[in-house]
Amino acid sequence: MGIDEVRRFNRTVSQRIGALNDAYMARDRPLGQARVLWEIGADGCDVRVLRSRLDLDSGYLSRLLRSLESDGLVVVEQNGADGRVRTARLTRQGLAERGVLDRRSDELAASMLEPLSESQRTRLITAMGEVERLLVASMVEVAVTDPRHADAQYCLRSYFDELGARFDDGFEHARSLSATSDELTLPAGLLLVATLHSQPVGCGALKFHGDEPAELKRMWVSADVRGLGLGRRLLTELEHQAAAYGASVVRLETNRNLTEAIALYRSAGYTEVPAFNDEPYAHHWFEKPLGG
Amino acid sequence: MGIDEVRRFNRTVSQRIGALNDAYMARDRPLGQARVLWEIGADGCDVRVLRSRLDLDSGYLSRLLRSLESDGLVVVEQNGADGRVRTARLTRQGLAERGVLDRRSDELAASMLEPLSESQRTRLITAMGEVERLLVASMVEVAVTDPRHADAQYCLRSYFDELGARFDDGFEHARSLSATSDELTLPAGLLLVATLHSQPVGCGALKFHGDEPAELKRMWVSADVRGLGLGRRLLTELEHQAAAYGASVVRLETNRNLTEAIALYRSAGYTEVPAFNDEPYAHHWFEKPLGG
DNA sequence: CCCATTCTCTGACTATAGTCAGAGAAACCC
DNA sequence: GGGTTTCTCTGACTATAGTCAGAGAATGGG
Repeated sequence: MGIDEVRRFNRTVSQRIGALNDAYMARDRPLGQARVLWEIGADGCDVRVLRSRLDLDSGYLSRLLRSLESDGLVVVEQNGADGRVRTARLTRQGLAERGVLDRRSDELAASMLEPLSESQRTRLITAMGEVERLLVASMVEVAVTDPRHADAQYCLRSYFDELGARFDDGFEHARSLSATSDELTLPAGLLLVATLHSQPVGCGALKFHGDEPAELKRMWVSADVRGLGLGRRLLTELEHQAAAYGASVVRLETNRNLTEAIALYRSAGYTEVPAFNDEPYAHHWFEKPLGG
Repeated sequence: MGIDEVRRFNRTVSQRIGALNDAYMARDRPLGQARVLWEIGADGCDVRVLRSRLDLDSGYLSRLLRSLESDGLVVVEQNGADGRVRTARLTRQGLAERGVLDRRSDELAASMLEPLSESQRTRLITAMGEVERLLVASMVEVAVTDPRHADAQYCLRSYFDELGARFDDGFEHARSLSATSDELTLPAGLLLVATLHSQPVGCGALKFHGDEPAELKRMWVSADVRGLGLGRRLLTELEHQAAAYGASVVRLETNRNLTEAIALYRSAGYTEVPAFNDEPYAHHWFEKPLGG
């Protein structure tokens, strides 16, 4: 269902965008160098970040930087905080050449719109926006993650920060019911973390209680990826995990201010039930049976 | 208007499709070889066609074929008709390896759909279809072409064939009003030919009469590119050309069976007028003033 | 039938991309 | 404060991509 259409799209798009884009980049400098020049950006960039973003061998990247340096486009200087890390920065000449690449990108985009009528342009841009958002959504990876992992910690911190900002009287960790790292580690429970380009962008957790309902906790989605359906995806995945670990019901509590979460739960088939715990910050309690 | 959105799209798509696609292709053979293997296809392919489709140097392509041949994936044999042309054909082993590439393309497509919900998939496929069609439309090139050129001849032949098939009593060239090659060559007139991937896919012509209305003739769009707005694009371009060569009115005659053409003329602002010539195959005469 | 053209191939290169091992300096972690 | 890890760099390679000139066979066009 849809594979052929996707492949047609992939073909057309590689031809019309992939190939031309590379050709434009490589016009007056090897593609590898041009990519590095572009990626450094106007504000400079740590070499280690370049390496991971472009997925280059450290020796190879070093050599690319050396050649850009000898052409006077880049300087690589000590980073203040950490003596091992070095930061690449564009010289005035480097900025100028990056500007040329920028203009070429504009030209490519313009050449795609130019032959089309006004109404076709509007349709193209709308459809591109839709494809782009959905492709980004499909690049998000969701994986069971140790709550002590840096990505997990970031998500949990962001989650608590958001609660503090949105609850009527703020949020104080100590007053709330617990969900320690141990409680969110198998076999007691688990934590899912969603990442986009290796950056954490969302999470959700489960606490298991044997045959008793599993508790859903710590649902958080970064504002950067709102609208990509990540909340629903995390929820679905958590339900699958709960079922796989033997729960036949999932339940959760939530605060009245988290309206989009409440809407999500309702639309995913959760029904409101009487309070099943004494979480002081909760106003609503939901549960859902995990049918076969 | 829209440049930034297009650039965002280009970036996301190069990352998610361009890069991965190449990586998949290159997994067990250099990218160059893999591309040739793919392009030869199940039915074989003339070497000259490979060269133009992949835009490769003839020496380089020859070497790539040699290495595929020595791996037992390809045979290059004499083409029957022309002793200079050689045809590459996949061996059984070559077909098998191409099958692997085919499966990888499927996997890539599937991996794009897999993380999405059912409704997101439907939206993605719809939007991809729209983008793909409009990108193809934007790849069509329209240029003033000598009517004696092979592409022009192909279009005119196709045009007459179509008239023969669609008119109530067929179409006989000799009975119709003329528009010879000379009449469709500047300064007497001109012919626009539309090409997609260097293949002719449509045409349209003008005959100039000084200050008098220019005559629009020979509008044809290949069935392969229907729905891409090419008819309207040719019409618009012809009107610009007519204006540029001093005409203030364009007029044309057409047959009642060419309903989509008639609809196009009406929607582009043409109004029906009394017969201004005695073209035996015409039922409707239209004209349009070229306002500044 | 001869001359120009087309098509493919080989030889002889250069340029780009990428890999791997190892070294030296700085920072981190008990 | 000593061992481990992180970060960057150099040296020494290999592999891939691509270019250019020219040769030889086949064809096409006067």
